[in-house]
Amino acid sequence: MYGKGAGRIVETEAYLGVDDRAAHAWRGVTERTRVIFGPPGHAYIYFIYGMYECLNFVAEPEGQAGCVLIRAVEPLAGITAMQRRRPTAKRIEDLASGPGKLTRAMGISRKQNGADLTTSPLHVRGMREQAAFKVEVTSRIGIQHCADWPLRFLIAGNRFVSGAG
DNA sequence: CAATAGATCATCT
DNA sequence: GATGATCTATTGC
Repeated sequence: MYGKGAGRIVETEAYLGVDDRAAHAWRGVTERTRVIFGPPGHAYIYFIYGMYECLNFVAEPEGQAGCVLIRAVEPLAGITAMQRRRPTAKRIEDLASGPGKLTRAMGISRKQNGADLTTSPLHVRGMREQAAFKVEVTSRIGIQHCADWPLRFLIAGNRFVSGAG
């Protein structure tokens, strides 16, 4: 525990339900995908490649599958804590500019799987000020199926998105 | 610079 | 037993 951290979400990807072969929920309810089919506003956190964890927000009503993968965060507070959790990141831009990076930087793990994002220490908040930015849409990254579906959303020109810099 | 290999294990077949 | 919603270090131009 190195302390709290906060940031602005600058890159996401949508994963649908049974029609989306790239989505974990594609095969239906299993022990792992249970929370994706649960109520919205909760965290779905899974372990991948034996090493990394990725954070999703459940986005569909209970009984339906659908979630949003958080792919990159622009660090805003607790930056020294994030740097202690990610000593390999040489630049601020490398701290949380990827799905596996941001969970490490923020200290997020499977222990928070299923957490209520409105009440738990892991929570989301709306923007207080309306910033001027454009949302860019591209195909998703790092998947084999439905790879050309335009479901990746990022803040155009932001240098904290994955693959920038 | 770009390309690639290695790390490492929960989940599903 | 194979695979994967990844990251990093290393190799090769």
